[in-house]
Order: sequence, then structure tokens, then C-alpha cells
Amino acid sequence: MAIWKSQAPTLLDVARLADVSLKTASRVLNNARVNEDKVIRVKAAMERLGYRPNELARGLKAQRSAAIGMIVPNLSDPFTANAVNAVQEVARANGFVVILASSGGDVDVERSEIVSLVGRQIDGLIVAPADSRKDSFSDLLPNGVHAVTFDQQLRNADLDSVTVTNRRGTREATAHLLGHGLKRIVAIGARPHLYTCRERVAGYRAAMKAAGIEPRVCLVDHEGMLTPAWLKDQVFDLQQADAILSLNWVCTILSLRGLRELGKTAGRDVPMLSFDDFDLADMLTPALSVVKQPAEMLGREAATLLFERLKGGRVEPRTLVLPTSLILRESCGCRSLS
Amino acid sequence: MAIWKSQAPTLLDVARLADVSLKTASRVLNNARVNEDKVIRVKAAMERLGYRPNELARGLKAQRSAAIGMIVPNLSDPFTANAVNAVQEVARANGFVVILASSGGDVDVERSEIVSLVGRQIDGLIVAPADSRKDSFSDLLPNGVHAVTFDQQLRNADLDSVTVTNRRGTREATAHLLGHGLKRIVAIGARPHLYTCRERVAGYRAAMKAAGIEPRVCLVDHEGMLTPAWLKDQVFDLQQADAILSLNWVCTILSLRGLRELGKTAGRDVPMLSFDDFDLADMLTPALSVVKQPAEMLGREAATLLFERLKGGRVEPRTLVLPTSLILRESCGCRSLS
DNA sequence: CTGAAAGCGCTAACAA
DNA sequence: TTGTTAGCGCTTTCAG
Repeated sequence: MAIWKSQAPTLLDVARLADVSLKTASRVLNNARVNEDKVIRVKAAMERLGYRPNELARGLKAQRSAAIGMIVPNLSDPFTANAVNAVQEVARANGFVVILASSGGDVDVERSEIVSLVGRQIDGLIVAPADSRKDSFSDLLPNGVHAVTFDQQLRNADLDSVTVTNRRGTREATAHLLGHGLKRIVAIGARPHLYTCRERVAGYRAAMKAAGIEPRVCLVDHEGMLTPAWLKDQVFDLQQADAILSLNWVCTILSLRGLRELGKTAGRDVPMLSFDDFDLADMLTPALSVVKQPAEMLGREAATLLFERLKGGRVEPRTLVLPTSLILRESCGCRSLS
Repeated sequence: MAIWKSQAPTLLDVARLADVSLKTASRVLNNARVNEDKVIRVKAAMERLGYRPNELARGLKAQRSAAIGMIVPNLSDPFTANAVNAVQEVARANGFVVILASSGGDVDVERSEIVSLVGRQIDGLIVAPADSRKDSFSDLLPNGVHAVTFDQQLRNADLDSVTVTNRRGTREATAHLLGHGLKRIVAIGARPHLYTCRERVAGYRAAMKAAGIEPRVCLVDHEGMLTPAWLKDQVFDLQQADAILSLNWVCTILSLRGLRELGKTAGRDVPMLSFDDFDLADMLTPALSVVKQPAEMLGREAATLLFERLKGGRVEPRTLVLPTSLILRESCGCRSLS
């Protein structure tokens, strides 16, 4: 039996049917102290009418919406998808819903999405920032609406954040490659304005420097520029790569494809190691060695941090750094280590 | 400069500052006819106060929320992620936000998420149902809240839906495999209660029947049961597979892994074709042949259908069927067709 | 074209 | 414990 939205039963209807006052019905709804039998009457009435509280009205009054916003640059990235999944789960467990928006990596879109979310009275926000050079959005947040960033970390912002050991990840990866006797390892990345990119490059440089070898970094502003031609020119002709360290998932995919176009097989003709694991990386030939990020955990921790804030917890911003792990398969030069 | 949530400027503040009545300010907000100079004064006031309309209040009054709900079984599936992405874009273009929930393929979770969404006064719902044997949720929708299903199609439901040519997809794929001289083609699928599974199996059977060959279908209730041991027992020992047709992405991944555990290489030792394309399917060795679904388009069309309904369009339910395409790479038995 | 006033569904003073 | 009564921020009759 359908409920008519235009005439959905209200709490007043429930109260009338149960023959109690509106307030009493409200108290029952909120599990406040109410006479035993009235509780029963009210609950019966709710049942009979198929009553559903109007969260909008509830939120309007209470100045909260039981909704959090989440903004990511790109849902197609498996890392992101997994993080979103985890956030969603934690939110649900806390009785919250998540309003998802994607920025496409564009700060302006990101800002406009945030404005839209704030207008909907979200209680909190989780964002994987599109630009981490500066705090690009906390000016949009009303006092009382907390935000936590994940993946990226903002400069000059006092927000909670969850990141991974980007630097250590690439440092170890690079060191491993060096251990295979590789010298002209080229780091390929995109969007140099991102924290993750900077950190990963820094880790790479550190490892190269420690080995007394000149670092070779090839970055593009935007992933779209990472074409086979660019690979050939920059990475091979110019830098004479004898190994590749790809700094994120999209770069990995594009590099893999690009290499093939150039008639090379990643991992065989040119050893390769990639930041970010993904389904089937282990099924490539040779299997791709990666630095794995705990995507679900990132999402879970970000959400947990946010909900602790919402519950009125601590004041000083916290920064959580989760460990990456080096997964050695074959493409780095190891043979059937798995 | 931060805005205080507790004391965020209201329309009344704007009106006072602009020295007009509340109603006039409201009219400006809604682009109704208002005196030119008053419009300017009001807009200036809004600007100065950093006024943001409270969508909750707006929605409460107007009985709508400018939000749609979306429920999917599994965000990690790239097909789903892409569809969500597209829905999000269309929603944004229409000034709507999307509240995302995932059911994990569980009907009860699905129902409870819908109840939650309805309580938030969503204006519409897009869902990839967790079970398509019957209409499992439209009883939860208040009159006036429309739903459109995508991917799956519900039995006995008069909802708008967007699906793909599942049957034709597997029929063509099977025919192609048969064309390579393969006979003991085994279709591997999961969740037989799903429309997509049924349809894909039907397409497979049709092609086998047309060729006068006994069909060999191996289904598991849940993807978790698709283990290497199961593959060995059911698919190889029992059915003596000489080719595999995997019916969805998860099955593909699990089959690929399972085959490797059994010491076989998909596409080389046993030809394989998979429903659902994904990043890097083309980078496997041999490259995986697939039936590709237009994921983004599915999402876009589902959202479009929904918004047309919201704008009060037609009454009779519509069913959109989008074309799949057979992408022949190598694993089906073709060699370097790409 | 504009203003006053009444609510949307709910919660929270404040009394009783 | 309960009921009465204001609102939350906005839209919208209904007069002016």
C-alpha cells in the first residue's frame, strides 16, 4: 500500500490517532521518557499509519541534517571507489547518509559543490581535495561544520586529515628498483600541485639521492597529456629510462598502454612499479609490482575522525597517516616472487 | 571569513538589510518579478551577508528536497562506479544532489536504505536492484516519488528502467566462441536470481541451441563460492570446459585468478570471453575479449528518465535498452585483432 | 508589485 | 511525566 507523499502521515496524525499530544508522540519518537502504555499506543499508531519521520523537518529544527557530504575527484579510480564505499558504511552505522559529489579534479567545481552541500545543511564533509597547494575551501564551511580531508593534505589548513605514507612508499619502491641494479629510473606523475604527487616525488628523490644517482622526474600537469608520444620523447629519448615508477593509478594505466604502443612490455622490456594497487594488477604479464594503499581503511578512518568531531570531541586537528605496503610481484624485476 | 552555522544569515536578515519585506527577498531568490532596484538591493545584501538559502527549509515548505537517492549493490565494480559518476553529473546539471547508498546485494539492506532515503524526502530514486525476482521495494515509495531501475529489471513492476542487450550480448559472444570451433563452452555466473544473470544465460543458451550443442551452465549463488576448487570440479572436471564465458566482472576476476591457481592461463590454455569491460582488460596477456556495456550512458539515461518524470512528464513506464558491444581482443581465440 | 501572516513537520522551552 | 506554544527558514495565499 503506497503512502501519499502529499498526504503522508505526520506526527500530528500519529498523536491524534494515539490520542496523545504532539509532544508526547515526539518524545516517543526520540525515545524520551514516556508512560509505558502511551508508548505502546503511539507506536501502534505509527505502525498503523506507516509513519515515517520527515528528516527535513527534523533537521530544520535541530539545525542538523544527519547527512555528510563527500567530494572526490574521480569516482572511476578504484582507490576512490573503495574509500567512498567505506565512508558510506561508517556513515550508515552512525545513522547518517552521504551525499556524494565529484569535482573532476577542478577546484572551482569543488567549491561550488561544497556551497551546494552546505546549503543542504550537511553536518560534516569528507573531501579528497582537487588542489592541495592551499586551503581552497574551508572558508566555505560554516562554523560547526567540520571537514576532514583524505588522500591529500591541505597546506595552511587546520583540518583533520588522513593520508598514507606516500614518501616512504615511493622511497622503498625506488630503493627496491635500485636494488635490481636499475639506474635511470624515471618517476612519472601528474598534477604536480597535489600533495600526493609532491610527496611521492620527494620519496623518490630521497631514495635516488641516497644512492647517489641523479633523479629523473617527468610530470604532466594533467593526465590527458600523458600520451605515448610524450612517453617516448620525455621518458625514453630524453631521460633514457631503464625503469619506470608510476606515481598513481591513472598514470599507470596510461603508461602501460603507452608502452605497448611503443612496442614495449612493461615489466619485461622496462621494469615498472606503480603506486596504487588495483584488481588484476596481479594478472598482468608480468604481474605488476605496486605500492598498495589501504583504500577502505582510509575511508573508514576519515569517516571515524569526522564522526568523533561531530560528537563534539577534541579540538586540535589530527593527522592520521596510514601505511602503504610494497607488493612485489614481477614487473619490478623480481621473478615469480608471488 | 567563516559563517556561523548557528547564526547563518537568513532571508529575513537579507530583507532587513535591503530594507524590503521578507516576501520580496524571497521573490528575488526565486527570480520572480520584482522591482529592478529592489532586486539590486536584495542581491547586494545577499552578497554582503554571504547568504545561502537553507535548502532544508525550502524543501520542507515545497515538499521536495532537490535530492535523488541512488542505491547500488557494489561501488567497487567499475561498471557501477561509472554509472554513478554519470548519474551524479546529470543530477548536478539539474540542480540536484545524489545521496548514495550501497546495498551489498542484500535486499533487506536495500529496503532499509530506501526507507532512510524516503525519510529524507528524496524526489526520486535510481536503483540497481539487489534482487529482480519481484518488485522488492516500490511499496516503500510514497506516491510522487519515482524510481527508475538500471542494470536490472524488476518483475511485476511498472517502473522506468534502463538495461542493456544482455541476451544479445551473450548470444553474440557465444556464437563467436563457437565460430572458433569451441564446443564445450561453459557459462560461469553468479546470483541466478538476478535479471542480468538470467538474461545472459538465456542468450548463451540460445546460441548453443542454435548450434545444436548442449549448453553447460555453472552458476553459484554468491560470488564468494567461485573458488579455484569449484572451478576445477564444476567447470573442468564435470563440464570439461574448452572455453569460458564469464557472465560478469566479479566472475571474470575470480575466474582469471582461479585459472591461474589451476595452472592455466585464460585465453591461452582455455579461451575466455567476459561480460563487462574494464580498465586494463586490454593489457592482459592475452588481451581479454569482452562484451562491453555502456556504463556511463546507462547512468546518464537512467538519470534523464528520472528527471523527465520529475518534471511531470509521461505516465506509462518506459524501458530503455542500450546496446552492448562485442570487443574482440585475443582471449577468445582471435590473435592480435586489436 | 509588495507586505502581513499563516504554515510545512518537527523539537524544545516553559508551564501545568 | 505531559500539554501548550513558539518557532527553525522558507514559500505563499491573500489583501493592499
